[in-house]
Amino acid sequence: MQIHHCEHESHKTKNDSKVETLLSRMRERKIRITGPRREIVAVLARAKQPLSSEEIFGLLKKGSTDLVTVYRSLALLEESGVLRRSDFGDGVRRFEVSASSHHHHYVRCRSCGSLEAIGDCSFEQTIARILKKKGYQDVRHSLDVLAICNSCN
Amino acid sequence: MQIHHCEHESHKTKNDSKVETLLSRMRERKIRITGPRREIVAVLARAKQPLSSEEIFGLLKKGSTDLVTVYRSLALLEESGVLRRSDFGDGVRRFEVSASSHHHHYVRCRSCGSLEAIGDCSFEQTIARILKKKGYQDVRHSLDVLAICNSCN
DNA sequence: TTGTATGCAAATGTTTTGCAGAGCC
DNA sequence: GGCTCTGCAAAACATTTGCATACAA
Repeated sequence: MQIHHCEHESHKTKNDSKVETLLSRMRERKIRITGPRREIVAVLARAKQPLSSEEIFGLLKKGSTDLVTVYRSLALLEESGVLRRSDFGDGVRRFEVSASSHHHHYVRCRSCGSLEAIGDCSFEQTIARILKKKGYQDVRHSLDVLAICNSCN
Repeated sequence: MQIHHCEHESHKTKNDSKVETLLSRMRERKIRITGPRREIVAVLARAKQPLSSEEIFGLLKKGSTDLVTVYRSLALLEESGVLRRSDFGDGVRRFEVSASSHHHHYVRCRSCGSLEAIGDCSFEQTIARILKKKGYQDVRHSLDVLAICNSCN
């Protein structure tokens, strides 16, 4: 029981510091810190996978924020590089905190929709390097994988 | 997007044979060959880059086919692997003929929307291999890159 | 205080669905 | 002939925009 409580506590702390990191990244980029934005990044800091606007909205305190504000906040945070977007071709945009050094991608099951992370991405070392040499600026990418997972097969 | 019309016989022949390949691939997969589908694959056989439903519709003979039919045909052909889909996060799905052995991806300019092909894809040799080992079936992917191109910079 | 962010309502744009008639195999 | 495909209309869906008010810096 006590251990359980401790673990819980440490997770909470870890999330708090993740949120703090995000907020200071926002300050750096001159993005105003507002109530809704604070809540949104808190939800994303806790998330284990990319979330859609609707999903994020559903995880916010009822009545605290509008769905439109979620859309606007996500767009802003993505533009400024605080978040990154995944797109699995189902017409829904999902967002996650963008890790600065490395990041991973996901396989999405076409049948049940489950997500599983794929190992680190080699994109930066390969394609992005070539494109930058060609004169492209601000190169970003999304690699999205669809398949049929073990249990749906 | 600029479309060059070429009078050379060899190009016409080349396109015709590309269409034939596509049609026989459809027959193999028991997909019925209808007027609209024939026209749609002909447009895609000629295309130099992925096209959206709307763009394909615009290239069809006026009045010959409905936009809804274009959507349905593309969905069917993508599901069966005859076409592949690109998604640049702008809310529009684009399709191109899926090459069996190798294929390439595109950089899209966030500012002017221009597309440029990236070299061959190493996905099959790397990530897909790992996923298949893990038990995933029918692994497909899309890698979409956004950047600011030389002339827009 | 000043410019930016928010909430609400309504619009937009793409893609999907229902259904009766037409067309492929 | 049977079953699928098509066209038209209308719906569904995610996302965006306009504008008056509320709020962060």
